[in-house]
Amino acid sequence: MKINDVSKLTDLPISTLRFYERKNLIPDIFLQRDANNYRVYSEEIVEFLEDVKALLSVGFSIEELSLLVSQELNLSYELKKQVVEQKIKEIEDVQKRLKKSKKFLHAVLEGKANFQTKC
Amino acid sequence: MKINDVSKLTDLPISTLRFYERKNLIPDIFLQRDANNYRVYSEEIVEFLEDVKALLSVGFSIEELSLLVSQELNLSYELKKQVVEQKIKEIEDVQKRLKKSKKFLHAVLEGKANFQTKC
DNA sequence: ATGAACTATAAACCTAGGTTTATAGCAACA
DNA sequence: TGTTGCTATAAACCTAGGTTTATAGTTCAT
Repeated sequence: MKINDVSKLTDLPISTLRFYERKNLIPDIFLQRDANNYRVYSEEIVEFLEDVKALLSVGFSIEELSLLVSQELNLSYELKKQVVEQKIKEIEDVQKRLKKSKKFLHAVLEGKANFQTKC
Repeated sequence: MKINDVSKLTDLPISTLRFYERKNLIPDIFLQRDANNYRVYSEEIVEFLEDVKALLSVGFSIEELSLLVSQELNLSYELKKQVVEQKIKEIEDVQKRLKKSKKFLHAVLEGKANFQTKC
């Protein structure tokens, strides 16, 4: 697949795909170059990018993620495990906060929130 | 309470509290001024700011939130309801994405993710 | 074989969300 | 009463995450 195909399948602008690559977010295994130096992506890149989008959307940074998927660094299994467990913990925290936030929003709606009493 | 107290209780830098205020994120009901023009916060600001932190941390923008809590705009109940229901839907989407993301991270850990096969 | 549509890189640009700096007015205790 | 520590504002500054622009090479349908 060429970059335009990936862009269409993932809804990510071409400029963003190139940007992520510069940030080392795209493992080499998903990405080769052809004779003209055009990017050639494997099919699996699509699912990978969907995961990346999900994680970015809930507050993870490009740097965190690129560290996690980096091959160059060749993190030991133990270190990687540590990092991933940490991430999962963070996600669980976010989920807890979201539950509270939903309550907050419902309170806003019901006019029960403190700052609403004046209205 | 003065700004330093709020800062300590919420773990938000004083500069951030002033910044949020400039962005209309702090309803007047939580915030008055004393004779010297010093900010005086009500106790409830702390819980309010915890909710704000939670929502910001999962991808909501200051502008979205300030619109939601704004008094000036005086949104009709129906409109506010619409906005809040929309937000809650977004939160539920985020929660779904998080579930998928946890699976992804576990796959990374198990070495089952595609981009790991080369290692 | 040529023009429209694709690909590439590098560098400049933009926005959101803060933080820092400069300058000045109160406070509170020794 | 001074000096240490709070408070204030305005403006400059910073970083992450992209996007746009300028310039140039490739491909494909007619």
